[in-house]
Amino acid sequence: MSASRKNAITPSRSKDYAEWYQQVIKAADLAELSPVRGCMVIKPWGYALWENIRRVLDAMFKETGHRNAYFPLFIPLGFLQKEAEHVEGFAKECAVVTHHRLELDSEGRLVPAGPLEEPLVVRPTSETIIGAMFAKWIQSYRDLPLLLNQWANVVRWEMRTRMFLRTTEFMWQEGHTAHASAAEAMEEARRMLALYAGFARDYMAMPAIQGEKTESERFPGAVNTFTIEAMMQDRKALQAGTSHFLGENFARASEITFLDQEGKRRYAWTTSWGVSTRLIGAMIMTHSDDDGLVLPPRLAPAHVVILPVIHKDEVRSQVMEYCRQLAARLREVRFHDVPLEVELDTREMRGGEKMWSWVKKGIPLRVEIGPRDVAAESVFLGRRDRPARERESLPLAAFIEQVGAILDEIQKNLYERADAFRRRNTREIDSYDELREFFTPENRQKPEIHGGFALCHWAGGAAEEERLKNELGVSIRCIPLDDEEGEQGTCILTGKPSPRRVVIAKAY
RNA sequence: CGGGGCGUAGCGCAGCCUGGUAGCGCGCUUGAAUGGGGUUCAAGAAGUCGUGGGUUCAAAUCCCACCGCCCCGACCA
Repeated sequence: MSASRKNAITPSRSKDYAEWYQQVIKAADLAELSPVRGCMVIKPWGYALWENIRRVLDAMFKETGHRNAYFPLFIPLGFLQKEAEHVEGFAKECAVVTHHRLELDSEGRLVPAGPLEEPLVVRPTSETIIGAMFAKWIQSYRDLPLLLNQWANVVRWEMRTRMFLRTTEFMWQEGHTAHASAAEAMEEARRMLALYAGFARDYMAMPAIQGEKTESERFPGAVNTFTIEAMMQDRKALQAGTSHFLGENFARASEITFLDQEGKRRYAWTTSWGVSTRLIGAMIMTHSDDDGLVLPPRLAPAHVVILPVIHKDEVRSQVMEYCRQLAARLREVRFHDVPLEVELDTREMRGGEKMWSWVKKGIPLRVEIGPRDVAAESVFLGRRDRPARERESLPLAAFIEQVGAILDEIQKNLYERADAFRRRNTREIDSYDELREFFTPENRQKPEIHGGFALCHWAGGAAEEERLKNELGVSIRCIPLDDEEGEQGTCILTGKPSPRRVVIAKAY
């Protein structure tokens, strides 16, 4: 194989997708596994992504009337018990604090001491503790709606973890709201779902289907669970965000009541909704290629890297000065109201290695500056949405003028590429045989990338869903919201009439 | 929690079966060549061989116990 055809990431996506994913994270220096089981360390390049996600979403939440607050990490064990389904859903994955002190034993080892009267659970989610506070704060219909959000870390003791997609501890935001009517709460749940879908589309350049979960996939304790489902490049579905209409369930559990205009005591209607650091995993698996991470410009920690090309000491100061000026001028450019983030990479290392390190980090634009560019007042530009070796010379002034437009074009290209991929791998399927064929790899020992989203008529229940899972390893990802009118059809499993199609896929 | 595997330099591994001076690749440090690309050469630093016990003149190697991690199943943002 010639050097010019070498890719930066081994193995390739098609060779071993799961391993490719790990290698992309490593090569981009986003995160690494920590000494703590199932927990990762998010490194600066990865954390900056989260900070950008957070900055944008936080502004969107505030625009829709929400305020931030912070609730405790610890939840009294008894709180979790208040909502029956909630307990059942989370009990198996709770980290429990049972002691509040360490002592040295006779052999000099630290051992827990000072048992707690009531153990504390490290929050897997905060409905119960927030509900307890809502109960105090809400007395009158005038206190409603109460629209809060919390940025926090939570812990779920999962069996198997994967960086960003499922870690024992993860960061997220959880919105919690209380309303005077069911309709208003439902509207809130749907509004926040749409907000997530818009964020995925406009910032992550990731198409996502808005839909509702079936009963068996519902959040424990919710009346309705809504989801945005995105297709990864291995054609599996990833739940990228959720929004729940909780009905009166948590209000009853936590005694969140208010007096309405007629002076009648009523339970509040609550919602909760969240996205997590999983979004970073979603972004990686939506856009990255066999040369590593590809970042959508609107969330990239840096937009442009300037790579000085210096191979003679005589040109050093001249090239560096040109680079510094270029950096300064670029930093004055605003990209969607945010100043351009510009890196000037002055590390003493070989140019090729340096360039590839930025390709692997997914930075949208690379600008190489050598004596030739200085002389010609130009820049040598590489874009991450094009092959790494494909670069073009551009007059300096034109580049500065167009840089925002170029970034927008990259953003658009990434979205369109992802959307085309999703369409290409989405199929309407009307027989169980075809569904089986769709989800059966040719090589059973080492399955190749196959399947995708199957749109099928469905009128089954939990038992039929169980059958799908057992026989084909797939599940109903959601009942899409966007084609409410739908077309009448026949359920693929039961043969019963069905008012609309559902999305069936393998899932993370 | 059931089944399998692995712990040896920062990372990835060989050595163990058949006990006898601690090895390789990458990375790191230094020097040189190269210079619009992931390069090459040379020199160097770095290891209580997971922990504890046993067998032995001698243990990374054989035996026992423990600890940790990874993979495969049931659970999940």
